[in-house]
Amino acid sequence: MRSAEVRKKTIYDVAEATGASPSTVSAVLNGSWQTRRIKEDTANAILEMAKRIGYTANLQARGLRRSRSGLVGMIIPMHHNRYFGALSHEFEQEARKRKLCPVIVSTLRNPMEEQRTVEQLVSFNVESIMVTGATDPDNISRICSRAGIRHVNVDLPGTKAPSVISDNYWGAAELTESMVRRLASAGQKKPKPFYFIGGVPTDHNTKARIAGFTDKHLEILGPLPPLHIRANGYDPDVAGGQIRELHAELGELPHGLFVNSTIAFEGVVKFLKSLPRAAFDSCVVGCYDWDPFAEFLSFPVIMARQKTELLVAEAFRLLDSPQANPDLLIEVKPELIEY
Amino acid sequence: MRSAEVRKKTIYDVAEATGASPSTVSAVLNGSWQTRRIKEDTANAILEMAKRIGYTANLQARGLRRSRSGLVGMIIPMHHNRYFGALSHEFEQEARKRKLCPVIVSTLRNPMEEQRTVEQLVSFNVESIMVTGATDPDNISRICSRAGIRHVNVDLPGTKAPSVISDNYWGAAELTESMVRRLASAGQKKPKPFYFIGGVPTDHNTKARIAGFTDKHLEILGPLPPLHIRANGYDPDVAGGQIRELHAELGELPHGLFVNSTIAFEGVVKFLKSLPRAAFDSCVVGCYDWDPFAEFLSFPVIMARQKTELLVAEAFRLLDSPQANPDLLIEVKPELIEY
DNA sequence: GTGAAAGCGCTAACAC
DNA sequence: GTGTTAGCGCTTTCAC
Repeated sequence: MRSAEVRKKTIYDVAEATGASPSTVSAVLNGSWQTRRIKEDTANAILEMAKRIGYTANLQARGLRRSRSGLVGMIIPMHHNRYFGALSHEFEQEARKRKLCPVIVSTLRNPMEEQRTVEQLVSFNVESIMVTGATDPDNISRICSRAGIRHVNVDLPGTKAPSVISDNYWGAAELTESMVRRLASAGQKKPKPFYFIGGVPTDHNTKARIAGFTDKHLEILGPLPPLHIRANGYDPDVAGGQIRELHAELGELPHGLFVNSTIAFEGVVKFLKSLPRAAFDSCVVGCYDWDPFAEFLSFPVIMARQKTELLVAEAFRLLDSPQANPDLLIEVKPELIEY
Repeated sequence: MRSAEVRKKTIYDVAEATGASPSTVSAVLNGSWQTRRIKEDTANAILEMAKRIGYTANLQARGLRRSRSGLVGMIIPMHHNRYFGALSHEFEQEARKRKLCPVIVSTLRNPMEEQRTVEQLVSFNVESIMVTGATDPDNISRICSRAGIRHVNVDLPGTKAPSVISDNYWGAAELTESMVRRLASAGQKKPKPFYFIGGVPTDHNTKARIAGFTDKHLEILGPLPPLHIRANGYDPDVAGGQIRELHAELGELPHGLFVNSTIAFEGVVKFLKSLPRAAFDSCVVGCYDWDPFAEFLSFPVIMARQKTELLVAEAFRLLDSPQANPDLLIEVKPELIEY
């Protein structure tokens, strides 16, 4: 690790070393050299010298001049989470395909941090921004719009920019249906009403999931009695307390337990894993969202996995297309994974 | 989402609008204005106007001028992994404290991608780079050094830049000891020799872990018979096959099973969870590395959790300090977590 | 086919 | 206390 005394080479260094002019060097070095019909010998000499003296482009200068940065930004709530990790991964792949450098920043669901971060990304002239799980998507849109920066919401929709989200209604209905089906194949043809745990009922996604769950339940199992929706937040401990309580109330597990989000599910699992395997003979557990740890549980679960590949692909499609309607809402169906 | 027609405001716009000069505006807007004893009125007027017309700094221009970018780079193998997610998280926190913008890029353990990415980070003039789990740390060092960019290796050491890694020897010994202790407290005072599964024996970390395991084993349980080290890679399925085989050989689980890495552990778990709880009465499982999913397993485990906070903090300390010896190797002790 | 020169938005001497 | 000016390294007309 030499200290920063080493001055980076510039096109002028290459120009001087080859005897060509800076503009020729520039043209050769950034590929824009078919337009300038440069002699192949000149080109080769420049390329070689650049390599020899260890030239690396200064992307800040290039960006300033061309007023584009080659950066593309993504805002996520946090890094240490399977779902957002998967989204980051996909984002990066798509960014790479476009020869852009991904800048993925987490804002910990902190509105101030969120705002500060967008402003920073804007200041770096990122070419576009993907906003996932923001607390205030429309505020972000406001900032981006002022700077003329294209952006999309992912996961959590906004009203001022096109959004790509999970098809929560469809997914919840599908998950519910498949829970019923599994119960039937286990011999339980006439199950008692299901329960829904986790999430906040005012939240856009939770609302849609409750609706999908409720409607499908009505359709195949009849109306849902009151108090069967217990969406009291995402906190694992709260969710854990909820299922413990429910188990005490009923003297057994319910026939169907729909858990909203893996976060809440973690709390639920802590209680469930203490139960004997037989407790699950007439209980099916479903979870909206997916985490690979489900594979290691001692009881079976059905999970709705959000297709992160598709979410991100659609989002990039919107960013690529010249005009995208702010009202546009694209819903991507999740897939069911049974363990 | 307005399209990019909106030209971003510059200090010249603010200067014109307030009647001040660009340099005054610049000084006010970047805080460097105590040195220039600017009148408070002028400053306020400028600040207000900047806000009113929606000025945002152009960090590319600033970076070019000051020849520093305000970016700090991190290279990780992948985003969708708990350990690297935790490292990213810590990295971001530390970057924020230093008012730097984190650029975290994954290279999927692909040497080409790794090289391309460092070069890109160098081109963006990042102030320093943290390299985690690189396939070829020294090649990265070479590139960074040519450009005079400070960097450290984390997790996997290199020889051309200071490194911060887990204290693998100590951690493995400690884990082994605590496995013996648990076995003792479960009534098994004279256990048969343990087994080691997972990892590649040529890999720096695996080597140190095997040494720690072997030495401690020798110390308290006597010498390790041949074939008790079965480090045949990180692949979960291979590791799963290994434990299945071992179980068949022995007719039961070994008294002690040391699994190297959560990746290999996943495969092991898939087999173990199929066993009745009683199978673990005289078997203790240890895993070097930690993943929260352990909490949800139906059998107990002891895990060695790498202290990501400390790893990253130490790494940043090295980056901050003016001269850091390339030979420096800082080892951070992991902590044991018992489930 | 190649070079000269202007300028992207900003900062930091250096004026006054 | 504030303005003028010269670049940072690059791209891109325009000239020859």
